[in-house]
Amino acid sequence: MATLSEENYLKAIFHLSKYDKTAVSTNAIAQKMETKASSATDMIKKLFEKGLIDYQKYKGVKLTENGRLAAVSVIRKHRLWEVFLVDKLRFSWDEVHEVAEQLEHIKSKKLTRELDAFLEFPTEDPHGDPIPDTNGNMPSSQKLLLAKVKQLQRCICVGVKDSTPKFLQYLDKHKIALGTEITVLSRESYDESMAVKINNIQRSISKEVAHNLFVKIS
Amino acid sequence: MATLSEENYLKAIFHLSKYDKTAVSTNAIAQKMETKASSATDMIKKLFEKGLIDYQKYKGVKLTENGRLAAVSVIRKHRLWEVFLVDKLRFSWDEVHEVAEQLEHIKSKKLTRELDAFLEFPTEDPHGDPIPDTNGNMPSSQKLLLAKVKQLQRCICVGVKDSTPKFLQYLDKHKIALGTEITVLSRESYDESMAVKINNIQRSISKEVAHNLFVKIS
DNA sequence: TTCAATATTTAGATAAGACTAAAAATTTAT
DNA sequence: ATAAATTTTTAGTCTTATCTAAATATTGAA
Repeated sequence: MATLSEENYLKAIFHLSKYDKTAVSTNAIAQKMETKASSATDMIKKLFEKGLIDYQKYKGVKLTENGRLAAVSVIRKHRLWEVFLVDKLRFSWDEVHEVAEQLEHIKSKKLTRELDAFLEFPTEDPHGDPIPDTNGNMPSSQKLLLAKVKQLQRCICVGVKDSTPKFLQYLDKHKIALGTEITVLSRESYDESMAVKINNIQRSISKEVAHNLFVKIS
Repeated sequence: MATLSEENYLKAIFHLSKYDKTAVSTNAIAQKMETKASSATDMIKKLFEKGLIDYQKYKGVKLTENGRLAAVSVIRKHRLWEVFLVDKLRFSWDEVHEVAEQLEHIKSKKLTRELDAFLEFPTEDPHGDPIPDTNGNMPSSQKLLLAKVKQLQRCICVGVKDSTPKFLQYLDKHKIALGTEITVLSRESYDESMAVKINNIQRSISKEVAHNLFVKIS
């Protein structure tokens, strides 16, 4: 059974290797964990001893199947709790992360199972991120970044890439939520901004925003 | 802000001094925490430094007002989570303790507040123990042990003193739950057992059971 | 009251997880 | 290809919470 700190490292390694199947560097882990490289090395040795990662000195690390399962189990709990906080306890989507960071470490198979049932088996958290199932499989989705959407296409907001409170509050302020329909009117090549229609109102969306919003073509 | 271990010691001291306003001994704390007296002494020093307990070497400890508030805040969370597990997640009353021991340490004012509201401000946990309010006050109750009830009196089961799974499962097996009406028919002085009527069936209740069941005269 | 039994504290050690500083390996740039 | 820069690891220290063993204080019984 992994300690709290081990679980956080596994999660960090999982997230770092997500879009990129190559090994994760010690420095990248240290940065993500907001700690020093030497501390990361210490933990890497421990996770290796426990068979949760593959590791060769100076060559970076990769999760083993057991390590991946452990990481995904924590992520599953994190996202289920986020749904609980938003759907049942009147939290807004920019407030849930910190609390879910604590709740994700509660150890009880039954609790996770029953929470999942109580929430009616959600497949996405409040930011549109997929909730892994009991076997550690992510529900697949055909989401793409708004920045990739072609002119005159209609799409629906299904998630965020950046889930910091700052970005989430920006979206709230501009009445963009999961499910909001967006029509891309035109793209400005100069600054990569786009003209869009949201809630029947025409606005401009900056490159920064378009690169952090996931949508599904509708 | 108290660490997880500090919170557990404060809770132990609170429970030990509950019925008994005298100072709590180092050994009693060590026993409750399932640790050694020397470890308890170490923690006692730390809690004293933080102003959470009054302490004089060899004289035992007492919670300060701040210590009491910290302890009661943890107990409040523990009992709210127990209600959540039983009322919302299909846990039985003998399964909740272990999980609540973990959940009680989650730090978020908003979480506790919203959970309380979601549960509609319960005043007792599934074992009939009172849930302290936001200010640390316990709702008072006039409960007494079944063992103290006079012959031919009717009473209602409102709580348990022993909340171990073993006892709770015994009660389930014999169809005794919170709210169950019990009529004391006679008392046997030889073994301190009592003849009672429960659900219209006459049975005998042992001294052990009568001393661990709280009732309210109805 | 005085000494034995018990309770408590102190001293020193250990493990987990973090740190700093220095050493070693790898990568990059000339 | 070799030196410089960067990355990673090692060695040694710190803190928290625990332990054992020994020392000290308190209690209680003869």
